[in-house]
Amino acid sequence: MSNYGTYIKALREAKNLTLREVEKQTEISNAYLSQLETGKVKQPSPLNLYKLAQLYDVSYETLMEKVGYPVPQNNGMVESTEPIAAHGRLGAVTDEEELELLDYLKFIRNRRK
Amino acid sequence: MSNYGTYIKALREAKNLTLREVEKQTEISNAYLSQLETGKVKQPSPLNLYKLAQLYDVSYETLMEKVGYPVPQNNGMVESTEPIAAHGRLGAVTDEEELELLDYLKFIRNRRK
DNA sequence: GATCATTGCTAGGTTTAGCAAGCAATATTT
DNA sequence: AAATATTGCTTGCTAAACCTAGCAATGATC
Repeated sequence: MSNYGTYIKALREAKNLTLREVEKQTEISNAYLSQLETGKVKQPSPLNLYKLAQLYDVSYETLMEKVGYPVPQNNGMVESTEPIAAHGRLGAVTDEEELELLDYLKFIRNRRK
Repeated sequence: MSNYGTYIKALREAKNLTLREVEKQTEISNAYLSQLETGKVKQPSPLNLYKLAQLYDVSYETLMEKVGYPVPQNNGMVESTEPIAAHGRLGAVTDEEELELLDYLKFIRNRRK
């Protein structure tokens, strides 16, 4: 089970967007977005993944990999055998840490209002 | 319409394979393979595309593109003047935020469960 | 020429992607 | 406090992915 839902939910919340705001910018219904985030969709369309990647400023490949699709560079199917995700300037970060960082980003961006 | 069907059919015939031979090696039913080749499937699973790409010795990206899916186009970290530090898996992060995240990472890793 | 295997393909089915409409809970406004 | 708007989510629904079983046509084997 790939559990990419919590990841894209964390991405959305880090950007302080509502499901309906995302719907507006991606043309993906908020109902379906909710299903994506709560793990009810196994194989979302690459097109929708691409839209979300663009809106959330993450790479298309990252989302593909999270979902469990083969990724070109990776030259194979990846079921997250490697628990460490290479990160920009933050160094190696585990998936769990990644979620915590996204949650903290949300906090950071909300604290002055 | 993207007409990738004739392409993968040509690939198969170039390799002198029957639908059932392809079925054996890819675990994709010959019935469905036929539908793929005759333009009856609009959005085939990336996983199946990957299997076919491997068997036919073409790149996964090529098939993705033929189908009409967005293809990952080396959009790694791009040098820009914007105050964006990283487009990693956390989305766009400013330099300031990045410092806070690093600090928080340190905190995360030092706390005991 | 008759029989049998192999070919690509269709019919009919189950499962899932994705949507429109609506729900209960929370937030906002008056 | 009451009315209203916004939130995430669930409930059916349609369409499409993908399968099993079978078809007609061609090819082999006797």
